Amino acid sequence: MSGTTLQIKVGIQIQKLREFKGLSQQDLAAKCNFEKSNMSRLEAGRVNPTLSTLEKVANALDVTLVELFNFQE
Amino acid sequence: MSGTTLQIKVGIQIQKLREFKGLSQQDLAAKCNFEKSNMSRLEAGRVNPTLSTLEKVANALDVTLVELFNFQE
DNA sequence: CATATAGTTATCATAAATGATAACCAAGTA
DNA sequence: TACTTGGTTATCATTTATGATAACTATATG
Repeated sequence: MSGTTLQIKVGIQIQKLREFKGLSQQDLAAKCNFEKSNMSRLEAGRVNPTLSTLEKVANALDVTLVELFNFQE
Repeated sequence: MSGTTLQIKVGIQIQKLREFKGLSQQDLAAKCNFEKSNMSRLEAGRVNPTLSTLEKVANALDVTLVELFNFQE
């Protein structure tokens, strides 16, 4: 994937929530049971994530799925 | 994919919104530019949809992405 | 200096979504 | 009866996400 607008927005939102919680990509990735490189890819909006990936991240961040989409239009 | 709880909930939510708009699976699939068989698969929760698929469906239903997740917990 | 931490990027194998086609079932209808 | 509409299921090829590893940059810190 080349990085659509939505992917990038969601990635930035994940990054914001992660930093707000004081977590490193490494920390968050570990909570999701995947590697930090994949978290970097996700936050950069370089992939088109599946529902299950978004769910894992929301759970790890202790937020609802919907909060991953609460960005300014 | 075997059909997780979340996938199934999202599928049911899509079905509800679709029926509320008076559309057939065929109609909605056409608006998304894919086949009715794939819409059936999606509504049944038999796949783990990507963000872009969810975005296409939300656009076709004329709702926000968030509304696809507004189901009862 | 060396070392550790945080993040990025490239690459790969494997699993799975997507997109499409066709066959099928049920219910309605002429 | 035949025909249409709405939906399901199986199957396939192709694309891509996922999961992992390694190399790399930059910053901080002993």
